[in-house]
Amino acid sequence: MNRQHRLSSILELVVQKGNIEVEDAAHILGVSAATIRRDFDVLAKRQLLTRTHGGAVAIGSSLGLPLTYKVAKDDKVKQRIAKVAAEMVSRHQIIGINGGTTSTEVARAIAARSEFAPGETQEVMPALTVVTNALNIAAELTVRHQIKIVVTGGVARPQSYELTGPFAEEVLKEVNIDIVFLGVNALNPTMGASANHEDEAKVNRAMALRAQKIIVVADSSKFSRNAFATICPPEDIDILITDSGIDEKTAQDFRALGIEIVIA
Amino acid sequence: MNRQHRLSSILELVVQKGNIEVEDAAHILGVSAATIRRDFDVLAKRQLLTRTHGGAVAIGSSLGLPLTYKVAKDDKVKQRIAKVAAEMVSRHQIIGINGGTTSTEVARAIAARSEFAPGETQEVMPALTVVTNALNIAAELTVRHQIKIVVTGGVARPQSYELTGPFAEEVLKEVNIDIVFLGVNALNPTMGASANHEDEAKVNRAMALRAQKIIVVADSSKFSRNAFATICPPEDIDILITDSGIDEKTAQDFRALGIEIVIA
DNA sequence: AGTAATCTGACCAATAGCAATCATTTTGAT
DNA sequence: ATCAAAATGATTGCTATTGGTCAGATTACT
Repeated sequence: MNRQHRLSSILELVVQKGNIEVEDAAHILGVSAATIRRDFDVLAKRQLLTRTHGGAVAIGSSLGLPLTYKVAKDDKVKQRIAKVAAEMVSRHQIIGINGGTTSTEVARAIAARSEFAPGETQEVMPALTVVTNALNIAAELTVRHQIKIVVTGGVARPQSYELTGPFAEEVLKEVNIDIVFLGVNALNPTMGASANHEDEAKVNRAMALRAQKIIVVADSSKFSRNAFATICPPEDIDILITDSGIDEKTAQDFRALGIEIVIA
Repeated sequence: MNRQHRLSSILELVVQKGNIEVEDAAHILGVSAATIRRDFDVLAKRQLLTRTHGGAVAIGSSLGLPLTYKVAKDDKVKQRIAKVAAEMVSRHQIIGINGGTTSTEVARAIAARSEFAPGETQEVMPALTVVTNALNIAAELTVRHQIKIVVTGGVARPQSYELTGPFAEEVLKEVNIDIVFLGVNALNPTMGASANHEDEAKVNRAMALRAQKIIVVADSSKFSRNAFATICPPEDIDILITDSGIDEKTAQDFRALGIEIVIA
């Protein structure tokens, strides 16, 4: 019984019974109360349940609400980048997010922002609109009622969970996006942003073209890579959020192209 | 037992059980834990699974819907209906599936059909094309490489995971479907098939209109219910798959409308 | 409001899992 | 048969996870 088992089991218990106490969960799962509290905190941070004194309750009262929990190893660097990205979003904006691990972290960080959490009074307008071509992001954000999720259509790619093809592009032609967060496979000052697959690159480009502002989220390993298909030239990028691993020369080159660099 | 074989075995285990621990895998496959970790890394790099601390999880379950899974899993009736539905599908057809618990079971049953499993040689054509407006179905089937998944765009509804709205309808106008499996909230001989929400009804209708053959999957509890918005009139339906709970009078009424009734 | 009981978060120690490295074995090509 | 490359298993420091404890905060009860 490892951690991801436990987290899933906790969610299952909470969904089934509506609420659960720390002691009960500890007993059922055969771990200490301290561990259960830590687990609750993790799930609460992702807004998959709500902490109470002595336990936790399911989020949203409606039963049968589908919940998802992504179990994966934490990537601190990507999470820091994602957090900074999420802070650039303000209420009522329309946000575009493409597929990929970094983008997924951005989506999560945005969902976790407390300002966007549902308040006491149910609002009529969604606090945020998210347009995405990534199935996993859509599935994960759909349970957050405060966010309106618009999914591009398209053909699903098993490797990345991205929707691609003409259907996706047609839908994207009809939306206007304030900020797009682009996760990329590679990024450098001469070639710009690129992806491993031409279909993905094409859809990502279509999304980027609809956005007022393009923010690329990329850890520094992406600068020394090369990917097959170009998403957009470097001068189209407004902001690059990365980690401190970027070397000074690369940073200078990006700045010379008018890109603002933010170190997370 | 060479490496390739081992990698496939690991994948099979992971897909089967949803997750696996390093120690267990090492024991089952008769190699050291170090080797298993290396294998996990290779598979993770290819995005065929996701690493966790102490093990690995299927990439599908990493965006996992194990909870909704369980809820529907207990429902033997729906599973029997779904199995019968899946047997009506043949190779290379284009299948439409809408959202809902019964439809989800149909999707699962189709994916489980061994004839559609990937053969020794990689085929160029997908064995099957599935068009769906349900996020959970799309996410679940995307890991099956032998099935091409086409997702309609649209706005995600948290209650049902269905995509609705004009984007969905536009995409549906451009596809041609051989068989559509419709899960419904209510069904009776006078009103036809109906859904709880008008947006869902509209998209479901759009999908049904694109199909050569309309098959409704509904357990017998649906006949005594009434739902708000009409999907399609009863005469449009070709086949109804249900359980033995249907009473003779209702069955007669459906048959009088030219609907073939299959008891699962 | 006051008090007792409980819960919490933080800290530390112990354990388990990890990446990196190296030596040995296996595989594959000439 | 010989050599090179790849795969495997073991070892080693290192990190992540877990359990226990305790002072302070929170809640329930009077």
